[in-house]
Amino acid sequence: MDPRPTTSSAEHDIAADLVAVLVAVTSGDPRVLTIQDQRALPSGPFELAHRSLQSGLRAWVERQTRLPLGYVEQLYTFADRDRADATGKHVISISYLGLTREQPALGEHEARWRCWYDYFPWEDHRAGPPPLIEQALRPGLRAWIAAASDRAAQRGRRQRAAMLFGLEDHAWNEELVLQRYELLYEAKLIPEAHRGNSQAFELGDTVRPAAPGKPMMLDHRRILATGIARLRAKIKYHPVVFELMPDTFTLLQLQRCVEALAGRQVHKPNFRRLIEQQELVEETGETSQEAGGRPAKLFRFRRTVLAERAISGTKLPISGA
Amino acid sequence: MDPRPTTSSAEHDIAADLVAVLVAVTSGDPRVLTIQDQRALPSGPFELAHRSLQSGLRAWVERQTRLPLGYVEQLYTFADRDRADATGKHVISISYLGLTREQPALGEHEARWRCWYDYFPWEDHRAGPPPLIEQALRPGLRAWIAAASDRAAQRGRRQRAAMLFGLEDHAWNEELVLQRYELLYEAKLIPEAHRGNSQAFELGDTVRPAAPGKPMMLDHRRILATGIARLRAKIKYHPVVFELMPDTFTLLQLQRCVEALAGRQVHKPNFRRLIEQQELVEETGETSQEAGGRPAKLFRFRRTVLAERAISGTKLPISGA
DNA sequence: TCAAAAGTGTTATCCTTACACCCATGT
DNA sequence: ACATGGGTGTAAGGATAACACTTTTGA
Repeated sequence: MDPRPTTSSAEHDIAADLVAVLVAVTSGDPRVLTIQDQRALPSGPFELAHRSLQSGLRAWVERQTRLPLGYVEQLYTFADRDRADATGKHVISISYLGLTREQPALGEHEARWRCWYDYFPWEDHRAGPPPLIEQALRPGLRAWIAAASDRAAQRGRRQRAAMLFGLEDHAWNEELVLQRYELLYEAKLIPEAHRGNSQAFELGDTVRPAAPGKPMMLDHRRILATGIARLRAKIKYHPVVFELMPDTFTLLQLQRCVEALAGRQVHKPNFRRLIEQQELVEETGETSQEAGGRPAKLFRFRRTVLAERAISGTKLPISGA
Repeated sequence: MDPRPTTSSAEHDIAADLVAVLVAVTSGDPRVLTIQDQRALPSGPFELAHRSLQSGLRAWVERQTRLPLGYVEQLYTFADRDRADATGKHVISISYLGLTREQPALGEHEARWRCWYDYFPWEDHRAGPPPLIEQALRPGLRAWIAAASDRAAQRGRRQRAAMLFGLEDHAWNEELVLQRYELLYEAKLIPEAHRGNSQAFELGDTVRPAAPGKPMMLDHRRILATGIARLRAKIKYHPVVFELMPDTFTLLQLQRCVEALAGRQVHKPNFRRLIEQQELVEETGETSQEAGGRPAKLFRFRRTVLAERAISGTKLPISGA
């Protein structure tokens, strides 16, 4: 180990960029802010003026987009060799997840909100498993499985694909967004896998038909997958959904928002009980008549729960008293 | 937003360091590898030769320490202004958590394993809440609460302290390691909070008696807190404990390892059922006689579960079929 | 009247937690 | 005998998932 932990020791020039996964849910669709013909996530330089990475990102996004950023969380830091730019400088990308409510005009550059299932069509199971898994993904997966070196490796690949994509009696697990993307990448079913100085490609690996879904620049689709996965996991034990909701909302609107993020249908009666039982919301006294049908009570998020409780998942048989 | 996401855009020199939280559990104590008179975590420069950050860290640790690194996970990236070094260069620290089995000689530099509760004595609740919380922490917390500007702020501080430290009928939550450290830091009960160009200190904020626990250089104690928190959360839904165990072990040894990490006692009969029911282990057929008492069956981790299942926490009322 | 959405009641099942108890070995 | 650790049985309580049903509005 290097015994001088305080010394700055990089011999080469390094640049740091911030990359943002900005999420909103509008009319039942999960959306992400994109630039560059919707092929890139917004990013910017890390500036020394900022007190910290997080506050830097927050200030920068709020200045550029006028979006009130309710919640910000660091996702992951990437520094793969491919990211070296033309000048040979090494680029480190520090990615963040940010939640916001709806999209005002913004209009800067060519920023656009886009449904995230345009990039990951296999992730939307709100109306059951999408047929494109069977039709468009499965043949490519089969080819990848068959291309393994021996029987044992083939079994491993088949099992992994089945577990991740909910095949052969495996239940669908919506949290495994990143693992699914990485499998498709590894199987060369993602156009991004053929770019750059990919060794496997140079060695003459088979080119299989691309999976559906819009590609993005560099590894931005991987970063987006990381953000979706993090958010899908987080909504289960932390009340972050409310950062995406207007001040008042009906329980069905809340449910639709959760469904948009999770990519799955939720059981209405049980969802309502779960929310009310946890005392996450309080009635405003008003009702809404927006959808056809009986008027729905409007609710408001009880912000105090953030102070009252630290929600976390117990799973160990802790010895009481 | 900057519309040029690929451009390297940092105007100033930036250096990147890797910082490692290397954990082992030996004879019932959770240990972390330290250097510099046990006041720093091992760290090293990020080198361009490495294919990725993760593989770079793995190679570097395995070369330097000869430790087999079973599991590696990125923790967090820090870039606070205080981290600028003497030359004005900005340092970004990318921290990693690594799990290993026991400590061979190693002997490089002055690396030493040290129990992590030496740095966070208030985190060890294996024998119930440690008295030092009442004796050493509570007075300082009270002073911090009283120093708030108004009644409402005082109530907020009291509630936060009570929730985090398990006071006033709040149950202890072992996962909130980082939040507790940050509260103590904010309350200036941590020596590290008085170093560097701390504005609050320069403005003449009250200096309160330091909390017990060995300090570390820079923000290494915060990084360690991040690692402990991540590990305590992770053992509940992912079988990472086994990375810290020898090849064969008794269920009590496994339990002691979990208790060391979680800092809490675990209920023995239920723990055994939990482990066996999840089919995480299989009998070797051998028994162990190490502890006094009836010989215990030896078990081995079933590595195949990693492929079979993706363990994750469901908490949404998902609509079936 | 029907469709659409808002809600309520109830039950079967599983998981968590706790308590009580017996087993096998060394001193 | 007894201390120490290994190991089993079982029951209460709560959370989850599923099913069936009533209510209130607009078209």
